[in-house]
Amino acid sequence: MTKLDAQTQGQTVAQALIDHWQAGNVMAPDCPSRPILQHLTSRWGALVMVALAARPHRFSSLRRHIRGISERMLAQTLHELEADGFVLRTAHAVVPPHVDYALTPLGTEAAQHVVALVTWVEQNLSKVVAAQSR
Amino acid sequence: MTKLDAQTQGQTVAQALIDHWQAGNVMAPDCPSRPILQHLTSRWGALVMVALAARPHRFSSLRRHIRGISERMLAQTLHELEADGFVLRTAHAVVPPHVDYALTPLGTEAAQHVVALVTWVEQNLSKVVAAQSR
DNA sequence: AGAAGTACGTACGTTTTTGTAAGTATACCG
DNA sequence: CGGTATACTTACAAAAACGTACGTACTTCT
Repeated sequence: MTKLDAQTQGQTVAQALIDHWQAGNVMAPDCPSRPILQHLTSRWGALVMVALAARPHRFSSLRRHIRGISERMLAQTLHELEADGFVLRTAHAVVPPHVDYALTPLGTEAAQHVVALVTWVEQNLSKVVAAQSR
Repeated sequence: MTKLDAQTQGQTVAQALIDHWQAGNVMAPDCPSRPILQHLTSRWGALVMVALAARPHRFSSLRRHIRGISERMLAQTLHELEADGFVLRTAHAVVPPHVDYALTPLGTEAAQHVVALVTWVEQNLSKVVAAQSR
């Protein structure tokens, strides 16, 4: 079944690709695992996952925690992670606004691996810097 | 000690920051762990680490394996990972050229976490796609 | 009354990333 | 002798990512 066939039949391209491969294969150029991996490992995406792995946060709390991120990038990153089902957004209808962000069960699983990688880098930073040329 | 002080004294900024923090802290905007993490998690960096975690490769072998990567990006990614001490480049002085790329012990450690994350995404792809909104 | 905090969306321009195409030197294959 | 393979590098242009600034609607703090 081609991509076009899938779309014609109202199935998403992503689902058609999964049907074809059974599981993801990041080495394949069109595999839907690639964009998902990028959301998880992007400059800000990884840091948001790490922050939320520690505990739920409000928008402004995340912004203060992840130093250097702009409001625009935080909002965009949160949207992507929410769209992938990693982050749950809970808005309380009050004024001033109050919104909580937390990891979903799926996000918690993914975050464990992100945290492991980030922690490794932090703890082995001196080794890496020592190994760096120049 | 400020950054300027460090440079004046012939010490790298990175080293000064490490001295200051003892270990890395990705949440800090100027922490040298941030660029290193980015090299490991960039669009192509992660895939190169995964490919090399399986076995050493030649340049063209990597290029065929990591489908969709351009020569330019592969070369650049390999340079970054080599500069960080994750990848070892071995050139044989023959013509046509023959160059082997392999992970260093440091790179092998880092790669384990990258592989774990990538594998999780591949294996849970259907769950994520199912959770995705639209 | 004026300032600050809350959670964003949007417009704009800049910076960074990425791809494409071409070039290099040589050897092997048909 | 022409095509293919090897491992790159460089110039150029297109695309994507990113930051800054501003606006919103209302409340609490000063």
